[in-house]
Amino acid sequence: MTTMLDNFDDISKASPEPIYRQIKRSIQKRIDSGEWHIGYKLPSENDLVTALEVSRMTIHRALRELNQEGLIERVHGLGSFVAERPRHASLIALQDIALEIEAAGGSHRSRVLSLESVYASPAVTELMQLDENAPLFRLRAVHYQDELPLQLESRYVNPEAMPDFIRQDFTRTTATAYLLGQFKPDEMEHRVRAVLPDQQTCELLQISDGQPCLQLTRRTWTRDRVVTYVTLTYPGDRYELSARYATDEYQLR
Amino acid sequence: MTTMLDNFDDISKASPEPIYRQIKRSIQKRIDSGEWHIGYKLPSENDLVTALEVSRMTIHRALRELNQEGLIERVHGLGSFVAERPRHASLIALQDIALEIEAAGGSHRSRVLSLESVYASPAVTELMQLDENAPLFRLRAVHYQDELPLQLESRYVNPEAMPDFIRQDFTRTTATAYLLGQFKPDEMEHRVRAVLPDQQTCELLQISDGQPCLQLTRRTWTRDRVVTYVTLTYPGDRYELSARYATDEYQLR
DNA sequence: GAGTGGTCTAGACCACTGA
DNA sequence: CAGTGGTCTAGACCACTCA
Repeated sequence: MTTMLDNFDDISKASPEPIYRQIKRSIQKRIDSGEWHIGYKLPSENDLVTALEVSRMTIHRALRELNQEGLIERVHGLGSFVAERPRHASLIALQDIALEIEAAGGSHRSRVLSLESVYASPAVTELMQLDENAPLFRLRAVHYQDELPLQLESRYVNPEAMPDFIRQDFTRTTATAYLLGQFKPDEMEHRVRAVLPDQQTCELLQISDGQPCLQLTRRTWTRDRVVTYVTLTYPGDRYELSARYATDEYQLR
Repeated sequence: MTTMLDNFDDISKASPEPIYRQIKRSIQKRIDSGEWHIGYKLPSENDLVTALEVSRMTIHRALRELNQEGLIERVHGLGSFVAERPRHASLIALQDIALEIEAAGGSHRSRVLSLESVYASPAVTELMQLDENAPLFRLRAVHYQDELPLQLESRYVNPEAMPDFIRQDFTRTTATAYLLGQFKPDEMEHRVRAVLPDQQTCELLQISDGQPCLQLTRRTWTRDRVVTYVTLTYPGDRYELSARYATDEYQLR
């Protein structure tokens, strides 16, 4: 057992990051890497108290939050276990389409339609809380799952926040992956609608006539500034959003 | 100040309900009732410690969770304040369509199309994890906002869990409101799709030809049993799901 | 019964805000 | 500066699960 526990050497009481959060990251890393597989029984709170030399309240908070986030399941009197799968799915989480497709066993490919500098239209100005005619980067791309179009991405990016965005090769990485590596979102807004695609969208997504699309628009803020505003359009018959979660984590009002 | 604080008489250390949760409910009640309006500065943690005679960790946990749930905003060094509006909107929360419409300033009316006992079809049997041909209650209703149809509700209910469901008058209350009063959901699954409505749905929702619908299906569990399975269909041009939230509450994977 | 997590206490130190 | 929330400790009691 100690072989498992004595490699918690990445936790430092001197670090400015709270201990409970370091513990969370450390455990999450083990789960993500597969070192702790699904169903694996975590060390008990008391084991961790002695191994990490922190108080039980600190351990407890880390585990409680990991439980809320769906990474582990806890059973009173039994122990804590690595959860089947994260319970918060794409309805909530910001996720990279490439990872999503690959997690489902498919292969992902991006086709970049355009990547350019533009000036904000009045509508986009309003949505991104910018000045009139502010410069913007715009990316349009189609994402394929096994060579079948799954998502049309139309993205605006604030060049003041992300000056290097326009120099990236988005056939090699996705915009989501690039942006997540560059900044930490403070706040997000999601909107989901059902729409009829225009003719160009139909062609790009290879949609048969009259089929509806699921359209997700997202605005992402960092430090009170809209960094990116993206519209993701999915063929209605090939995609759905879903989420499953324990309800005690949420208010039911 | 004490006039505000000494009416926390609904909190009992003898109750089986954890104190921090009693405190949450008590504060939430004040916010819901408007007694503590938007922007109102809550008593400080130390004030609450002396008023309620509990430890600060307990107060802190209650306030921290209310903050996570978006009911209050906390500013380090300043205090806690009633939030503008709950940050988790309908993408996550289970909410009553009647309350949703009234919150938006509209008036709500339900038209019950049918409320009957049926036997589960193979598809529903599977989704509700029941035996073949198990008896079920089925409700079909249209919900109007200001006399314009906004939602078509098609709901199955497990009669073993909710035997009185079929005797309710769903023109006076909604099924969501009734069910939430009867049980506490343990787990929920949401799926959101874009669909083309069939002809009957078009007529019921007064949708013009070819317009898509947003369709949300939800399964709700209590004690490992599916209590209700509902399909909610919205006209695509009249409804969208949205949510806005601070991202540090979520994993971004 | 031994082991587990859920809650709670009464202190403590710190970083942050505003005056 | 006094007030605030963020974190942490070292104990404690309890309810739950499984043997």
